[in-house]
Amino acid sequence: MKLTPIDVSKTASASSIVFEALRNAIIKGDLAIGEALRQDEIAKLFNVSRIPVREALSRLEEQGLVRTQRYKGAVVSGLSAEEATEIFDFRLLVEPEIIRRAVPLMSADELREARAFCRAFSESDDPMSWGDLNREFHSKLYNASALKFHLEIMDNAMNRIDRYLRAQLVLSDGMERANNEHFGILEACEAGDAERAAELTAAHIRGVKESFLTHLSLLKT
Amino acid sequence: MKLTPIDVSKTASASSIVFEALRNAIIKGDLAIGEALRQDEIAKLFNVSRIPVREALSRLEEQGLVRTQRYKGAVVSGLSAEEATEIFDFRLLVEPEIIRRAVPLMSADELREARAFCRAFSESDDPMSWGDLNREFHSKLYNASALKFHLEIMDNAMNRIDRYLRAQLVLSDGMERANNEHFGILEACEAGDAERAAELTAAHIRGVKESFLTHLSLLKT
DNA sequence: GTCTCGCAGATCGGATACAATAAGCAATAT
DNA sequence: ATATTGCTTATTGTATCCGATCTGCGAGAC
Repeated sequence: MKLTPIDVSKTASASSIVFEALRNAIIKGDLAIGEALRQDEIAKLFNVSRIPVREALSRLEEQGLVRTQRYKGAVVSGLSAEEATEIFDFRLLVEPEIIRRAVPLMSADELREARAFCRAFSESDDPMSWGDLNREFHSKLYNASALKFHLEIMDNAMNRIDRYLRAQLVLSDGMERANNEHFGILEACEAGDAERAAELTAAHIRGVKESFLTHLSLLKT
Repeated sequence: MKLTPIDVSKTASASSIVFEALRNAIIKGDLAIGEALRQDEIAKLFNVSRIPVREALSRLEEQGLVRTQRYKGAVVSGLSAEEATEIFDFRLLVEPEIIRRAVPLMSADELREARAFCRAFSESDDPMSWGDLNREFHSKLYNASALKFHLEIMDNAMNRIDRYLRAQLVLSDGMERANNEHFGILEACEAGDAERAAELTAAHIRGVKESFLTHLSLLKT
């Protein structure tokens, strides 16, 4: 038999589709913070009933991306300066450790792909894609760690600050700095120097955090 | 007017009630790993329709406490040895930092309450309550850090291994060891020695992790 | 005997329908 | 004019219902 099988059980349900669409829209900032998410409206947009919409919203709430009040509905939840700072501190704690454990496990292929993302990031002049490329680069390196739990947690954490990171890349000289730092981290990984990679990652995050804090007033989205 | 007001908007919806009941049952191990969660059955138990049950299940899935397969339903999700180990590593990374930052912020009241939990834990001879007291003691100390995000993440992580911790406390000499270590941590906190508290916490978690790994074969629940 | 197919019951995902609550507005009283 | 009350509408929470999918079993083909 010559058929490329597709695991139908993994095809998306209506609620997953709505969930992912909403999540992306929130992460990318297409939906403003505080914006109300009307069940009816979303249901009509996706041609579904409100049931899958509700499931999507409750999942989003579990991830901290929306806040729900009974009988009042859901709004896109933003972060206070303190909360955002805390997330940066969390990254500072976890990401260096992830990369420390990832470096010894990186294959030549993975390094090549990471370099590709790094280069794409440095060469891209489309601010819309900077955020994605940035994240894909880091993910590529972290994935080698095979620390599923850590990665999942970090992904959620990143989702919450993603929109700020995008803004920050555009607003400041962040793009250039990020670039240099990325290449530094990548080289440390290629050299197999886990400790240096971890330190550079920490420095990188510290830099982003500071930049975020100084531009905070401008990011009032 | 002399009425003690109750914020009705904070009263639980049906789906929250189901969610919390299921979560507790899963955490405590009342529901065995792999056990199927039939929507109909749960709905009848709680005298609600399947809709709030489904919302509860999707939230539980978001937290990693159940796994759902389309058209097949949800089952209580357990952890492989690797996954559990990873969570212990995660604790090892995060909890020492939390307590390090909590120590300088601990009030006399909080310390007193923590000591009360610690004592209650040491004096309790009801194995059912050990898990709760253990967790409340640690929470009490961590809460002083006021690191909302970290605490939420840790709570989720703890939920996933809670049942194993309970079993581990009962099976091994874990109870006695935990006790000594708890008092050590508490004293370091009372002395305001954040670094020592962090180190002792790390040692504590390392001990629990080892004990968990050695008893792994016995914990096949 | 074994394998395949098709049917029946169980279970799920989703749509529609209805009840509960919130929020804005008009009418009335003071 | 202002405050309070009752109504109207918008929106959410839940129940009921229907079609889709899975699972197990039995009948028939080989």
